[in-house]
Amino acid sequence: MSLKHAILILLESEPGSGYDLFKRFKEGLGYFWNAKHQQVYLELKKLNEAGWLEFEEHAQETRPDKKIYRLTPAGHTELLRWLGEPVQPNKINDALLVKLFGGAHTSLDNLRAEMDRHLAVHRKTLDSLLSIERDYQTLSAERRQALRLPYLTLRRGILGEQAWLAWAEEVAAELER
Amino acid sequence: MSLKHAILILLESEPGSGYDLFKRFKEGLGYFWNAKHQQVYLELKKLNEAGWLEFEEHAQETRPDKKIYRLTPAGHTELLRWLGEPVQPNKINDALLVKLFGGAHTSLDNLRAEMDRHLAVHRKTLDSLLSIERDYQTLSAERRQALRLPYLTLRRGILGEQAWLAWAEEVAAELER
DNA sequence: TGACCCATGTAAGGGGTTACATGATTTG
DNA sequence: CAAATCATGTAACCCCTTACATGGGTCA
Repeated sequence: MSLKHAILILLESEPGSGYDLFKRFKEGLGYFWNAKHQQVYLELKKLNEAGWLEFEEHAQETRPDKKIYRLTPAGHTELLRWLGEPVQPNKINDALLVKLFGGAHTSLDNLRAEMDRHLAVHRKTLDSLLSIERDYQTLSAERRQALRLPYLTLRRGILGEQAWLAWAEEVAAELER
Repeated sequence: MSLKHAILILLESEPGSGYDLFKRFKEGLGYFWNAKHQQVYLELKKLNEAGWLEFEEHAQETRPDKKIYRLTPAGHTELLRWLGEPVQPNKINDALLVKLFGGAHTSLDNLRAEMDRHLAVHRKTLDSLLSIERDYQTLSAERRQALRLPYLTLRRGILGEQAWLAWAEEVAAELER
């Protein structure tokens, strides 16, 4: 899909190592794109072989050496090409819904316990997104202007989680009946 | 993930062929689980080899022959086992958000056009979900009771799409500025 | 006449997860 | 003293997509 292009975008705004990127995925884009470190390293290797990235080795004393990756001109061209091309609407594969759909074959207690587990995760996610939003709102007008597009992706996360939680209330009410 | 178990659930409520299942995926579960016909046929083969499904060949005159699959006792046991086990919360990988996140490198017109394309898809999805909901509401009380869990998954689709559309309005407003 | 439905598959390749592998430093 | 962080990878496996392959029947 577009892990490749997510990496190009991150490195375009700031060069970094695989480990850096992995952390940025966990923090910045984590709420709409997930990546394991193994996959990040693999993609970096492939992107380098494709000529879209180059790297410099940085020796470190107390830490393992780092490779700092940055875009090549070809990488920059590729990024622009991808941005100009339509992206496929997301397909949804949600195992929780599969389970609910077939829930007649199990107990209500089991379904309630499952919902509770997911509820805890979604509440925590929403809290963390709201806290990022509060931070954003304290930034200067220029910083907010510079981050306005990433901020829209944050809003997507917030509205999405709120909708999930509203749905969970409907489910809880129905499972009580 | 759980295509396997989605198939077990569908066949548990009614035996059918690969083609039947493929259609049921497009209609019934389509808004939360997608599958291509190739993958359905492949999974059926694997589930049969694992001993969870058995099939009978039905010869047809004007149409190609069908294999009608149904659960074996081992398949039923496996389904119950899976339903009793926690499912992983969904991870989200949304290419549209990647594009928006990196949208500073492209034009506003391009972003608006992209949003419009997605808007059309989401509006159409919501319409079709709402029409399924209206059909549900005209059913008898017993039918509605029997379908109450699948109905909850439909509600998830509706609330999710409405949240998406509300977000799209925020994006449109921001891109106009 | 061309598009869509019925009906089933194989093959190649891409994308992702899990397990394995190493090893020093910092924090609680 | 244990867990987390820093730092980079390989290998096996699973899941999914795309392309290819076949061929009759129905509908506009």
